Amino acid sequence: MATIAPVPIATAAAPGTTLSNSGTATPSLQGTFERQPTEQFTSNEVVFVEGDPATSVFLLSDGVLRLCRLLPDGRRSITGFALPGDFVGLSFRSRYVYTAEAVTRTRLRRLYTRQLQVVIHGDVALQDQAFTMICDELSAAQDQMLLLGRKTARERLASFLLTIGCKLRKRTRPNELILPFSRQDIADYLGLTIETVSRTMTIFRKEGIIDLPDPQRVIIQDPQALSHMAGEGEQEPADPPDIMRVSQRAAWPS
Amino acid sequence: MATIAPVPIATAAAPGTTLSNSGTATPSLQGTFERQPTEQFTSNEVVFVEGDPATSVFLLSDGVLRLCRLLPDGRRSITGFALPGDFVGLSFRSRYVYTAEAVTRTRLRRLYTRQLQVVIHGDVALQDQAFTMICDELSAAQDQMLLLGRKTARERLASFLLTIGCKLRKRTRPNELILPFSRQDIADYLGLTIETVSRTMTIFRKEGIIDLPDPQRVIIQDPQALSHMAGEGEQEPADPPDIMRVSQRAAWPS
DNA sequence: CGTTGAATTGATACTGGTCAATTCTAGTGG
DNA sequence: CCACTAGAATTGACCAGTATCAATTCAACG
Repeated sequence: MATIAPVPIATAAAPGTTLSNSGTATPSLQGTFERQPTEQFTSNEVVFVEGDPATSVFLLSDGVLRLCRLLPDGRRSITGFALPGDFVGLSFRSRYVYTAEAVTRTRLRRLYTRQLQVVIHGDVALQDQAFTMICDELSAAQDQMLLLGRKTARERLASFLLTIGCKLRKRTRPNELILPFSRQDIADYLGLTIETVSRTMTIFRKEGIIDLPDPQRVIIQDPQALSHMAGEGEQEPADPPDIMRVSQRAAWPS
Repeated sequence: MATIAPVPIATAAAPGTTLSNSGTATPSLQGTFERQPTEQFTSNEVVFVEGDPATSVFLLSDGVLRLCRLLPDGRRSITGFALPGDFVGLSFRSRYVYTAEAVTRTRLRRLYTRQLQVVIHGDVALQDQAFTMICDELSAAQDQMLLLGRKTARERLASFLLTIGCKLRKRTRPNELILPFSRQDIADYLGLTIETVSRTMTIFRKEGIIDLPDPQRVIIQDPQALSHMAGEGEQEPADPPDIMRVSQRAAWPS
């Protein structure tokens, strides 16, 4: 939509964006998409590839996508997962900046960028919606940077289970999650290896923090312990943070 | 600006944004700011803190800022640096999502969010500009996630020197950079420790890739080696990437 | 000069990675 | 219905890359 009016449709670099509709309803943008036919993608099918011309934006109506970037030697980073209701591929440049692949069987509604431009142009409410969503996305990206740069494997997995738990826990029992992703997906999302993810899961199980009836099913038995481990006071911080160490680093000599 | 019209000015979570004016001129938004008086900040002074009500957006006219997030125990992640011409603190929510501190003596122009709303409202060109900038920001964030999740210390530092080199190398000789940041800043940006940053610098120096007349001054002697090490084919990829390993991971069984 | 904080360097520890073997599960076909 | 197979996940043994802790050098500044 930045692309709406006077945008260089053929510039050098190139983004692509996932927009989570965070809680509050976003009827207008979604309404626009809901007039489009749905397209099906099977597990592991590619929706678009990093570097492709960004011709379309998608609304994920069903299933899960992974959004990833690759290093030339094959190392992979998953920058995020898209869940039903999320917008994917919103690009304000000419090319997608990441690859989107179906994790599960998936249904998407496609809107060509040019159509979207027309729809959004002039509708301030839609623009606001898009702005807010991108900002949330950016905020999530910064959380992830903190996780990747400064958290241990235990902390990363704890954060992951809590965060993804919130998003995924729609139709399951309160503390049960069904992870649609493979261990490799989780590893690439958390900057770890499958072995470390697996081991850490096992440790959590042995500590009684979670139960693992099978690899895809996680039952959170001690959410307190998880959120405490995840850092960031995501829930009630049982004991106050170590003020000494905080101020030692947070309070720069002015 | 998403905040322009019907935005919940008092919601729960909260972002804040840095916008780099990527290359091409962005006269309109900047013009708006240039009517504002400049405010000075001294080295290490705090501009705003994560969680503060996001009342203002800033245009950095001189100096360097670091944008950081903290874990309750004091671990710090620098999500980005802001350079002259960058917009900082653009928030589409009610609160800033990160802390902004001056790295050097700094001059900022402040625009209150409400003013900005008025200015941007109705000006499609400005909106497009903002959209594009946020998208670039998001793209950079994803690059950083790849770096933090999947690159080695050597690769991280190589990427850093090249990236920051491009942005900083304005008025210095072609391959000389003057880093305004401390080793701690660099470490917190790259998800490393000061010691590792320091050691890796020394290694690069001993390998003849860079010269270090003094800690702040880096002379890049072998940019090829750096860009090769940084991965991502940032410059001409001397030898073609190892196709075998790429396809092994990139090509999912469909 | 002496002091102070930053950067460098060194010695050692430990987290998480690598390599490899084993288990588990879901399909598949006899 | 039951081996067989293939891919995923788990587990184990070992190793490497960084972190940690500590000492030293360096430079700016009073």
